[in-house]
Amino acid sequence: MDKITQYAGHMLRYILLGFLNYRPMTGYELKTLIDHSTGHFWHAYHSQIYTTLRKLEEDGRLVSEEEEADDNKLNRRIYTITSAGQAELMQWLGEPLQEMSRVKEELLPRLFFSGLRDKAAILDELRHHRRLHQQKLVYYESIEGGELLSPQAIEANPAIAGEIPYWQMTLRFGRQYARMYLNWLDETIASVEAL
Amino acid sequence: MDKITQYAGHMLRYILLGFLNYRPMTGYELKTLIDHSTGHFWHAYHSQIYTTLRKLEEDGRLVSEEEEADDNKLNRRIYTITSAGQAELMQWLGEPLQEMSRVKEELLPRLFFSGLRDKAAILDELRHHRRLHQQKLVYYESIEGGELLSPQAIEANPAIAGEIPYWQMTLRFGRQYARMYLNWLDETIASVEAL
DNA sequence: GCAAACATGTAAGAGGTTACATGATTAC
DNA sequence: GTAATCATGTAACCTCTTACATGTTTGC
Repeated sequence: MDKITQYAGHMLRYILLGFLNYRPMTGYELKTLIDHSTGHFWHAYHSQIYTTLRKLEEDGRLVSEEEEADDNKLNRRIYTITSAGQAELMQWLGEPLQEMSRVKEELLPRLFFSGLRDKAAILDELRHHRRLHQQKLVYYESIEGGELLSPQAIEANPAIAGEIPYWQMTLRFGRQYARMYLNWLDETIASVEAL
Repeated sequence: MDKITQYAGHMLRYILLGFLNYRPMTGYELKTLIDHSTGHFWHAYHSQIYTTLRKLEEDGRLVSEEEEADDNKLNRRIYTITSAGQAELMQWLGEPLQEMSRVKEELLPRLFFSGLRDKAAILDELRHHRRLHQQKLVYYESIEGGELLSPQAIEANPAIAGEIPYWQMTLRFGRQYARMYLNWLDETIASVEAL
């Protein structure tokens, strides 16, 4: 079994393995699922997903692929995790993450160099981002965290039920991040107004 | 004047222009300054800084460079922002950022797929990250936000004094992010223990 | 003398972003 | 019919990360 190699991260590969470990899926389904879950803290484009699935298949046989050749013309490729893929996923989960991720927030370097700017323009920008984060918070508050897979899918694979609390913990991160950001924006808007 | 082109971001270019707008500096000084300020929310390697400075000089003459050829053998290159560079910086600051940045946090996809893991191992990892964020918070709380440039540098260029409140707002973001993260980790550790 | 900090680069490879490209199926 | 959604891919280009590479100056 080929190890996935040493380059830092390979996060997308493990996310794909993680979802395929729930059930076989197409790249499109994976994209949709990611967009509604892990994508909030690790985004991926469809162009990455399709190429990474091929890599998982070709260099390591961590997934297997089956073209749905029935009677239709829609060439859906259904990917299934292999036992090598499951072993790889478990190994990754077993090796603790040593370092914290770096924050990368475009608004902050802009604010950092804002001494030269028109205060009204800064405030407009901050208020615009306040609306964006408010929307995101409303979205996070509108979901419960367990609706990712259908009740049937969960019933069919009882192991998934044990995953739901962990999905909810990551959702709580999203909510708390949005609240912190809103809070910071409110304070920051007040600070700029007071300058 | 060449526009910096359309590719999303170019953040490092503007960060370099922003600092060079305070005073002329070498790449090494820029690296040190970034590491203690904007690097907390937009990191850059020295390999990027040196190559990006060259690009700023070569395709747009946004900075000018002068090799310190005095009597020493240390070839320090001192970069100075040009008026084209200042115009570019101001144009960037004038165009509001429309979209929010995406969160990218490695710990979260790991937690998301942690239903399969040993609870003790999850808790070890969470507690390790609690320590990391605690350290970061202590660091953020140990600085005031105004010590970035020397008092002489600030006195020599009074415009810089107006920047300090903005530096402090970004520092407050760092503190609030670290506090939010710690808080979330405490709740999450308790949740995992209770499962 | 030696270690830490100062100082600057190049190259290879991996990952991220945008654009181009195509076609099928479903719901209205 | 037609728009939205389903479905999959490639290419170009840019940024990020790691490793390699070299030499000077300062403080002890």
